[in-house]
Amino acid sequence: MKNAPMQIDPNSNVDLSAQIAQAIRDAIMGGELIVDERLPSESELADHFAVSRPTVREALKRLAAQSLIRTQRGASGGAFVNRLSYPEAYSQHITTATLLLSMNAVSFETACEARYAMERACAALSARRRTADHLATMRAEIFRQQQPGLTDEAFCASDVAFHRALVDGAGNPVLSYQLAGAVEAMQPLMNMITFSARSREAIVKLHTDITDAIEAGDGPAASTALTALECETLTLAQTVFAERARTGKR
Amino acid sequence: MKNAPMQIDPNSNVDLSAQIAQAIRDAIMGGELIVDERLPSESELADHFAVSRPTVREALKRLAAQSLIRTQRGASGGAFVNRLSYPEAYSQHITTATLLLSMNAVSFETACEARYAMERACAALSARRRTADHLATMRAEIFRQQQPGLTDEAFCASDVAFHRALVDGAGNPVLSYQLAGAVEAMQPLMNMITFSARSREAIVKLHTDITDAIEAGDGPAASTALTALECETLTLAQTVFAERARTGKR
DNA sequence: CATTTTTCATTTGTCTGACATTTAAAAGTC
DNA sequence: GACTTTTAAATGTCAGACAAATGAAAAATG
Repeated sequence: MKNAPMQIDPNSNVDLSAQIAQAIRDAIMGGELIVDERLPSESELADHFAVSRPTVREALKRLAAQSLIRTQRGASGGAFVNRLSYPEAYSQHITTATLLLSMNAVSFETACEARYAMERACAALSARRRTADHLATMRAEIFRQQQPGLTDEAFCASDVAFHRALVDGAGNPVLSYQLAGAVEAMQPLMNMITFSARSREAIVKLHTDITDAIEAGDGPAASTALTALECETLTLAQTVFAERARTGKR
Repeated sequence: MKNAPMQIDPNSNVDLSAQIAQAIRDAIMGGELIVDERLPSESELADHFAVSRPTVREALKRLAAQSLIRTQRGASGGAFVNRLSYPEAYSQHITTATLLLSMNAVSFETACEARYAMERACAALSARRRTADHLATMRAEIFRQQQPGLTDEAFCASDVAFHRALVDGAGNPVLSYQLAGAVEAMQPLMNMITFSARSREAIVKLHTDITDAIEAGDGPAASTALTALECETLTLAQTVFAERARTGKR
């Protein structure tokens, strides 16, 4: 906090709490405030920015919503710069990705293409690095997907678990994080799909192809199978959309 | 808002404002509140949740920080469900990605690997879809990178512009969005690198290879060149880290 | 003296009530 | 009818207060 004036402009037409939040956000991202460092108390911040405590609190809540700070009550409590954890980052990412999709700013086709493009990238790494555990999970999910009487939801959940194992096999948490957002965002739409016996068969076949390729360390083959799966997914989804369009919205 | 009770638990040890924010967030993401729909006024929300207006306001600021709502003053003003725009989503993503990197939750190597894996995925699409504009931008940036007397910062900025054109060539905004986060997050570290004449030459050579491959519609060749560029970047960055480690932190 | 209990100051969480500012619509005026 | 003024509603901001949690110092206790 030494070299951080953190000034705001009271005459701006922007909310004071937004300005204060931005000033503190800049200080955190610029390195002036380091992880676990305690911010001044709300009263002190109010004095510093020449605003009231509720205004400071609104600013702090904005930062808390972004997981930039955490607060603690009591003596020696206060607001502390938060070390962003993976679960927190996941949550943020999924919220954003889901909204981008659901608000139609992104078409299903575009999201699907992006997802499978990234998954193919993971597959190449996964073919080299996957452990026996990842392979075992993938095989187990394929087995589950073949059970007769499986509900569509359970099939879908197993599908997600399969892809998760595939992606995690790459051993890169950043890629897992990116994919988690893409997969989660598509989940509501995927859950609307009715998986016929024939389409399940096709999917299981492709999952097997992918797993075989990963096991053999053959990245290109895994990519090819993923592309086929992308086509299958897109076709199924478009059927659902057509149905929705005919029977009216929702 | 019809079928949305949106109740909270006053006896929970969680902040009331956090609970209220979550309740409204769920309503938005669950589709009970649609885009551009107006939320009840702060006073009405306060009555509904049986809390005071400042508490409601803190909740609304949390949602505003995530771009879930926007507020408008005056008569017929209020809080409205916000249609998440790309710039807003970008901003959120970049903030999260930058913090994950800067707080050392992610190593540079991991971030670099993820970035280039995704870029290779883009390259395959870009080879099929890039317009003449994208190619022209890439060539122009390569030309700029060859100018003698170019500062490291300018070289770095041109590098970013080159990669941006490459990624945008894929014509998939979701991929562009994902990559923007990865590239922006690495930017602070990239800016610390000193690009020697020899390393610039190597990079320009690889950029040319990539562009040639994209122009020829040869995705695999572009991928190969990108892998070589990844190695180059990693080597350069590691040199910087070693320097930093020897001369002490920062 | 060591240990436990109590007190106390600090800080966030919440409430009440008020006023300022912005904004669109209603009312009034020419 | 077109323009101006008024008004009501909503967010933005402030001031002060109390509640609740919490750690540390002070006091009591063995």
